[in-house]
Amino acid sequence: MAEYDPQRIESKWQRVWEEKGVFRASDGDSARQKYYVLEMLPYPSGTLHMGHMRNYTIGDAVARFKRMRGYNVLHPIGWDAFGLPAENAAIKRGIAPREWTNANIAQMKAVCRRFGFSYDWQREISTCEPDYYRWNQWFFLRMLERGLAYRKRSRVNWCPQCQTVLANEQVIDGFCWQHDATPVEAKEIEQWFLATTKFADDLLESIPRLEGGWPERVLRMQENWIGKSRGARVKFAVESANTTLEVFTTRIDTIYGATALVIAAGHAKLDELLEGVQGRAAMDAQIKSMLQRSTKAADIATAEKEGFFTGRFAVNPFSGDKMPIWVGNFVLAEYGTGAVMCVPAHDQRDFEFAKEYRLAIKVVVQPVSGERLNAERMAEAYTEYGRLENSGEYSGLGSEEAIGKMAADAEAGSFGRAETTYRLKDWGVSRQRYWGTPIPVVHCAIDGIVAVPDNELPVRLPENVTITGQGQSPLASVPEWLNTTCPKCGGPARRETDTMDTFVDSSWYFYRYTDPRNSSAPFDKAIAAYWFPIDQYIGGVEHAILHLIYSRFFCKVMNDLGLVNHREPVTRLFSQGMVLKDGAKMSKSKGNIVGAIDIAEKYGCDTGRLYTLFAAPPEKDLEWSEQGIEGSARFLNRLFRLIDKHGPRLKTVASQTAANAGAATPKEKLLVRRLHQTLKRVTEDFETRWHFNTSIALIMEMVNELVAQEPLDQNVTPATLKSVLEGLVLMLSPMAPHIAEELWEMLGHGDGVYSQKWPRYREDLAREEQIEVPVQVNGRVRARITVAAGVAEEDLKARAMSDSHVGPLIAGKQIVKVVVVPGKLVNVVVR
RNA sequence: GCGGAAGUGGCGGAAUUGGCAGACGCGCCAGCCUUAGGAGCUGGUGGCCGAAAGGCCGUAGGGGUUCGAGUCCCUUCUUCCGCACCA
Repeated sequence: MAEYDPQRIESKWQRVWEEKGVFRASDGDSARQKYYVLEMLPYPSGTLHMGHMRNYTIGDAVARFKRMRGYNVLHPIGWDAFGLPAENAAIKRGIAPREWTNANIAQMKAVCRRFGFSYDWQREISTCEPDYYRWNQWFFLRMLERGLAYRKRSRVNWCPQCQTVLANEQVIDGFCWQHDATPVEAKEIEQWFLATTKFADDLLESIPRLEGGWPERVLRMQENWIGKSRGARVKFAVESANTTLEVFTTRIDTIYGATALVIAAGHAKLDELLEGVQGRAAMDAQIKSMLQRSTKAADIATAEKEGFFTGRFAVNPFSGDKMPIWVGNFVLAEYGTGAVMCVPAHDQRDFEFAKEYRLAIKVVVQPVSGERLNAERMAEAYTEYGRLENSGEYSGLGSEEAIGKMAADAEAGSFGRAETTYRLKDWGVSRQRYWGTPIPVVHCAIDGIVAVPDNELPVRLPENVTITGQGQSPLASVPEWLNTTCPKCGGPARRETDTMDTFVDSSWYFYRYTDPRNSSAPFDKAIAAYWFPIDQYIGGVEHAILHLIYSRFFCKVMNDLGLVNHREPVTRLFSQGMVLKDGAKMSKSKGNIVGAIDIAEKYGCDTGRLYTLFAAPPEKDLEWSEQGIEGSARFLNRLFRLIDKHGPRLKTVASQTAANAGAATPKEKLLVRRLHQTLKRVTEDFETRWHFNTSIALIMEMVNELVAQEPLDQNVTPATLKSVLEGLVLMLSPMAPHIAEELWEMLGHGDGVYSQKWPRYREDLAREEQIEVPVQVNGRVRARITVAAGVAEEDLKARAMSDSHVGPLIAGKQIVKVVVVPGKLVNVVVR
């Protein structure tokens, strides 16, 4: 009698896999179909918790399943090693970012190995290594050459106390994370941008091609993020000034209802407008205060509506109305034209602004049906389309028609035109930080901004830099690094001290896995062409927008560069749910972590894997339960005991199904049928739905059935029993691979599960002979009848009507209809 | 605020195509076994009425479509996630 000892079994089989190199992918293998399955690369925060493990366990189950199905599987892992937390550690604990990061990587790698994930470790990458980030720089230079990388002024969060730029994360309720009495200000500085908006249409138009392979919700979120909106620009003349203000609107049909113009505090023409107006000083103070607030979108959107009248007026080009010009905090300088027409009756934000500042509300669109709107009685804006009124020659038109006609008339009158805008902004990649990829340009007094030549890459990050979290960018304080010569004129120059957003690293890393040690190119085109596109990408829904849009953008740029032959990197995306503890996302900062290593030590990693797959379908959030995992541990113990009990006498027997053996006993038929029914549904779950929780439930039911059929040494031949147990073990193996290997060996096999094929499902062996069919009367179940599986519709109907429970209920009633769903149900409708 | 999801027993969840609501697991209850253990085994477990047979109610709330709705439609509510410098 052996005991299930997960620690012993797990290290034993991990050693075997490692020695035999069974998880190595083979580049360009044309004999097998390739399958590239990838989990999003982790940030090495130091702790791997069960939230991470869920992600990798899903990917690993799929990778192992696909190998059993005969695919050449690429399943790599690496580290997203640059980023803010390493600098925070340096500030708080005086550890060098590289040292901290590498220590974390070593720790996390040990955990990944402890869990036995089937990674091809030979392809491991770490983005903070020069041989990786060198290619970030290379890509940046290619974009610079094509005008896709450029500089412009933009606003950042600034802590006046630290004298440094803050990340959004470091802004807490409008205050600096280090100084909770110091309000964060906004400051405008020159930064590098990548022109993602040049690909806005491309990114949007490819979305239909991702349909089916990507989660619906991710595609909808991306569409909204790109935010294409068709509308119109309209020019308003400013009264007694030789200038105009342009607004962007999607609802030009409501323009007769505009009762003000509202412009952003950061609008370029604001200075000019305020020239010589009364009370200028007070206005400047208000503008300054509006501009100084946090740059977070959510902060801006939820702020109280605030504004002031500039003292100037504009003229509505359609109605000729004179409209006050206001400055408002809800108008964004970066979106559209930085100015809006304020139509309180037909836009909710305008409505609120008008209520606050007592601006006129003028109804110009009436609902096509229902109660007429009355400006005095409105409690909220009417934003639907409708029929125009009080709109001059356009009165009576429907909104849709009016939008087309008014845009065309604006264009004819040279005071506007139809236009499409996007909500998507260019990607700001500059970071005034140390622990990131140096942007490979120099600033020369003579030649301006000059690219570092390819053959001088990588521009290495200097080591031994003191990180204080205060003052200017840390790189500016390293003179021997900062001061260099201009590649063009040879004169003195200064290096760019901004580093890149770490999203750059993660936008193309999956290509590097195909050819991770290449020192002359980011990757070999032919090898990447073999593996790409990624067949299955798996990650958290929190990456639904940024990472995945940036990755798609990079792919399109790489396609234009001729590096890849496709324009979308990922065929199928799976967004797994979060792992929650006490109702909140597991995270180090909240302190609600269930450490992966603790689980492995307490229960073994197979139990940890099984539980994360069993507790919820993978796309849903999972609430961690310490009691729940006990159930998974019990199940594996139970299975181990079952096979330990029967294994010894089956070891030397050749397996054979009952059907192949000829005369089968009812018990054999039952067991074989149960195996094939389970196999059918588990295979389907793996191929299509990925509902591992139901797969495991089915396997549990099968084990329960086997135990219920004890004694299994009676009325079952050892050959049949062995085949049933083998099927069971193979089905479980992608999810709990170590115990599966052990059980496989206990059944007498010298070769590993890792070299086995997925068992073949046979319809004829799965078929039931008898089925139970519920019979309803007026939609309520009144009886259940047992009939032969292939029973004819008429016979089923007759059996149902004559059933002893059903008969009395329908006797003497008028039978309206009888619904027969073959094999499913009978419903007798009576009156 | 904008955008995206999700609401089913005491709990995690199942019901794949509109067809038996609650599979499987946790917890709980009762019993068995025992070298007394947080082990194993057997049975029970949505609510209400009933001795039972059985009946009625029940998938966040309200309304609708249908022979039939957890599933489809309308509407209200609640919770969670993202919002561009966290990764």
